[in-house]
Amino acid sequence: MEILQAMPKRTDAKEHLIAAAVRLFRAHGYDGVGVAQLLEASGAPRGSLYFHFPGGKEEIAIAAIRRASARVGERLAARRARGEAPEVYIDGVLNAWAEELSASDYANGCIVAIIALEMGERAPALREETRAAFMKWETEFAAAARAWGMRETDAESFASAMLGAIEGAIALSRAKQSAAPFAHAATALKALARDYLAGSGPSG
Amino acid sequence: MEILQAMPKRTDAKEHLIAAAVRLFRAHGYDGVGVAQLLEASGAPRGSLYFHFPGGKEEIAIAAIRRASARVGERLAARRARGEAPEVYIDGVLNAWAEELSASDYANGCIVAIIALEMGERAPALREETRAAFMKWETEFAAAARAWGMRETDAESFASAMLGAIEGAIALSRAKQSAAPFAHAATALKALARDYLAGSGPSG
DNA sequence: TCCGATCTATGACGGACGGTCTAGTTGCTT
DNA sequence: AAGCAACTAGACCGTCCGTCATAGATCGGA
Repeated sequence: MEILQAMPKRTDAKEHLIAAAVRLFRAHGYDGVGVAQLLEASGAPRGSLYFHFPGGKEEIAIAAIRRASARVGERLAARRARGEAPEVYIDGVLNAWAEELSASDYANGCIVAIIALEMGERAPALREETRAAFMKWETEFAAAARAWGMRETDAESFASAMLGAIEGAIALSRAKQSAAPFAHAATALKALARDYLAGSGPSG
Repeated sequence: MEILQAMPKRTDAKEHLIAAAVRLFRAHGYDGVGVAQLLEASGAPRGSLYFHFPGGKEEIAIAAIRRASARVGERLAARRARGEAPEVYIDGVLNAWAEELSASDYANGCIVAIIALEMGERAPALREETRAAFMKWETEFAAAARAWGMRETDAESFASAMLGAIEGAIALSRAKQSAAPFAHAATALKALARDYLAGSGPSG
């Protein structure tokens, strides 16, 4: 029997900390956010950080990536369950991101992408986490593509292109303070899906 | 008469500083690189930084973005002058980036994208610089597309999709330590170009 | 040829903040 | 009421970026 999970939880500081980390990291990047900001934003006391996350800032970032990965993954799974046509699905996913960006005045980016770009060999654990998050989302896209009747290898290629187009559109959108890049990305992805589904694939 | 430009240049510290800034920022981001690292990498003394760049770190970052923007822009212009077919051009550009990433063990990213993602309202001057750099490259892509016979609006949409696909592929490539995302992005872009050039456009 | 004047270059310094840790307090359980 | 897990406060030292007084280099004028 697991009695550990019955341990009384006296505060929800850990939850608040993760939520603040997701929010701040995806707006300013890993190095752009100090633990002091994390603590202030979450309302958690200073000492709690290393109790809940003995690994310090890096462990918080890992938790934040996992949280974001799971949440976005759930939304994608829910959308896929609707069985939408390619055009509807692609527009839906891209529009959701466009809305996310414009609603936050182009402050909210993707925590996975920015940490992937910041972290080279500096923090292998973080990079591994970004890899896992990207793969999770790609798996979702590939599953949607297979449901449309796309061949396995084509579906994987499409999934990579779709994820890349989204992440790139986020970067462009932030720089230009405009949601237009998402529309252009959607157009490209719909053309790719049409090509792959037309028959022999885009190169034939 | 401009006599200022005739002032003797006793050291090339400024050049070294910009070169080091481009190299380090694109690997670790703006906040991931300290002034001390810039100085050590360039061999310049501390005081020289604030002589050449009174605006400090932010001004160096602006200079670094401009440098990168110009260098990449020149390469793109040179490639465009070759008058390559869409497939060749797209593969060429994407392969160049793939090579850049893999040759550096996936350390070298795009200084424009990472700074665009890191900087929200924190540094408007930097964000404006990223916007300008992205627009310059988009203009290049659009010019190439027009040369293939693409209509004006289609060319602009294609250019945005191409830049976004590249920047996204860089993020994925770093996370996965693989150049595969560039190949998938290239496939998508070739499909888009084919669609746009086929006649009435991808939505007709 | 010498001499200020002006431009260029430098590294030691400081206030602030970075992430981390240890020593201590709280409150549940028995 | 004792023991232990859950939690917290404050201070730690290193690094952060930017400033400063001063040293070196170059030039125009006498």
